[in-house]
Amino acid sequence: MAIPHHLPRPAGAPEPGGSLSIGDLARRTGTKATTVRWYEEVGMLPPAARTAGGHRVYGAAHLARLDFIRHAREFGFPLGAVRELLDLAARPDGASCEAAHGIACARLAEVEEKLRRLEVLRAELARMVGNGCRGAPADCRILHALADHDHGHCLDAGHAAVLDRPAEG
Amino acid sequence: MAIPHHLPRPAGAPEPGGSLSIGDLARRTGTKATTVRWYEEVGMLPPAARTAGGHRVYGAAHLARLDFIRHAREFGFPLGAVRELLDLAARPDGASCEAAHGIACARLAEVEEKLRRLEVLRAELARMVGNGCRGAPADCRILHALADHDHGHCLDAGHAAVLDRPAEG
DNA sequence: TATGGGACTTCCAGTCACTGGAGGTTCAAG
DNA sequence: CTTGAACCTCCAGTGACTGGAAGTCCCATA
Repeated sequence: MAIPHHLPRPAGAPEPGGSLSIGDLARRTGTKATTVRWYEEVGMLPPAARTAGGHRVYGAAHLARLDFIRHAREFGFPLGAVRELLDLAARPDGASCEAAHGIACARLAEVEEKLRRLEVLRAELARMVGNGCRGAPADCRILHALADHDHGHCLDAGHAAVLDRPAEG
Repeated sequence: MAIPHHLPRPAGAPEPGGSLSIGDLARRTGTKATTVRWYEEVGMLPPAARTAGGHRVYGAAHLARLDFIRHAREFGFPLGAVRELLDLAARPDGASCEAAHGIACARLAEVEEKLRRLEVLRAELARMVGNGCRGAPADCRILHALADHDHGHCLDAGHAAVLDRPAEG
């Protein structure tokens, strides 16, 4: 499969492979039209050609590029990394492959770290929830666990780090 | 341990348990001063008393409340849930305990779901990274895997859902 | 008492990756 | 020609902060 480059066709030139409205493109890629417009605004997608009335028109190149973007996003790559990967895909030299490998490895390491933290967190939450409580909140183990960090309620202080990277996939 | 309530003391009244500057409070709770101010702004913390010069002054009640907030955040409860938990902790009736249990259970379910998704994602990323590639990007397996969703590169389409809840702990 | 510098103040903008609404225009089917 | 769905732009909001600018205050030392 041809990996899409990011150069826009001259506005108005017909796209090989049929023309799509923004809604068509959105449907085919599992994206919302608003998101497609936003991708154009921030330069992830080249500006679309327009109809006489101003509606955006897309072709096969946009479709492929947007597929790539969405797929990379599903893997949790941030948009900056997706941009890099797209640039690498567009360059015909061999070094790009190693760079892509590095980006993917970094992502894998992140995911593994996240998994480790979430597992600790799950254990603590399960313990908290498992300890049934009854009566007034003064005796509630859940509320106590949240109020006291230092009284033996926590298995591990490591859960603290779970919020390190708030935007996570 | 007394669970903190959210009513501010009258401005200027001395706090039992010593007075803290915003920096002291931040240091003791592992928060940034900017975050403490922001918590006040959005109503998570009652307004602090002030010195004649306008500096914020905190006491034991603020410290306990902020500890509770930070601890709950470490568990990944969103601020809305933290607010609910604080309200529950402040109410002396027994029903609040069940409500707290419900909130914690919901969080546990989220974490477990997230773990499931991340495990699928890890497997796919590992496969992608493990398949070494050499030469031009046209042959790079990583870039191919991202470009082609439908050509057998994916173990599971489920990784798509990993981005469902972007703010995650 | 003066002074220096670190801690504090407010206000505002930015982060990330979108999402949603208002208010108006265009397109395609009937 | 009419209808109504889809499209357009612009702007604001999300969550949970973070950072900078420009100015003020506090306190320990000299």
